[in-house]
Amino acid sequence: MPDPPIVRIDLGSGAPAYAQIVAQIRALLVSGALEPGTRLPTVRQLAVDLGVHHNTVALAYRTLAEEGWLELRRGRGAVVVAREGPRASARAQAEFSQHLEGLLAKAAADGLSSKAIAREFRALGRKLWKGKTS
Amino acid sequence: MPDPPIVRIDLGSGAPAYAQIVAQIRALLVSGALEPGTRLPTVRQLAVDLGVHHNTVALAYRTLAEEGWLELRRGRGAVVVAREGPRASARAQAEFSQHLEGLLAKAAADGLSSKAIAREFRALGRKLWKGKTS
DNA sequence: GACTATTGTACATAGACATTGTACAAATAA
DNA sequence: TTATTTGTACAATGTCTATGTACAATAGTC
Repeated sequence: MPDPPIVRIDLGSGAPAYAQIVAQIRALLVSGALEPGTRLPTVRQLAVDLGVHHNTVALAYRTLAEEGWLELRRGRGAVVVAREGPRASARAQAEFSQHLEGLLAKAAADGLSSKAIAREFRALGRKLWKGKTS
Repeated sequence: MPDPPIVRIDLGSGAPAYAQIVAQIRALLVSGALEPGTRLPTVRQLAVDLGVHHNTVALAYRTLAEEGWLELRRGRGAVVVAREGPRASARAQAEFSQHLEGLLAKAAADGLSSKAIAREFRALGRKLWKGKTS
């Protein structure tokens, strides 16, 4: 049977489709599930899998390429490349804090307990930093 | 001297102004910094403080009112009301997990260490659940 | 009670953003 | 060379954001 798509987006979730694709693939890259050398599905293939236009996938790939995760070439496809991450900027730190506070407050407002939230945080930490310490 | 505005938004941060206002006031509500009975600034007053149109603030207030945090009435203003939070839905849980994973991956990609991320998480937890256990 | 000021709301407009349709350019395969 | 595959460019369309302006409801003043 065909492989399942590497990402699964939720149209009608409010978030733009291309942003969902970026976020999910970035998570796979950070966790190491996608290693340098790996070839991603073509923009058309993934577009069909997700039910969106191939230009939408292309925009997502381009965003990741600008972050240094991918190399894109016509006729070849999208390949994961080795990447030296930037050093944490004050700007990045501040944005993270801002967004995290908003997200936690939203979760609490939606009825999630602080315990459930902490549990999810730990679970995702294990998923994203499998073994790594930094 | 005049009170500082209760929120501070960052135009040109990508995030819509009204969403930033919603997120920040929601955080104040969740933490208990804004208690039932408290009167918020008028839409026009806050709009001037933030440098946006009053309809933008009005949209933010309406969003919070629909979540049950505020009561809005013409001529009177916006008042914080007691609110029974909903029970956590599977949908809310899934959305939180999704968004948190994206946010953590983005932070890691921007160079933040897992330690710095965990530290920020704990700090915000203390801020939002001052004493409360649930 | 009449009048004015205050405050949230409704709605049309302008601009930015997201997605798509279509055509093109570069690399590969036959 | 020729056909196919794959990413890219660009215009068109629809939706979302922010604003300008006018209106409706409440409070305050005399």
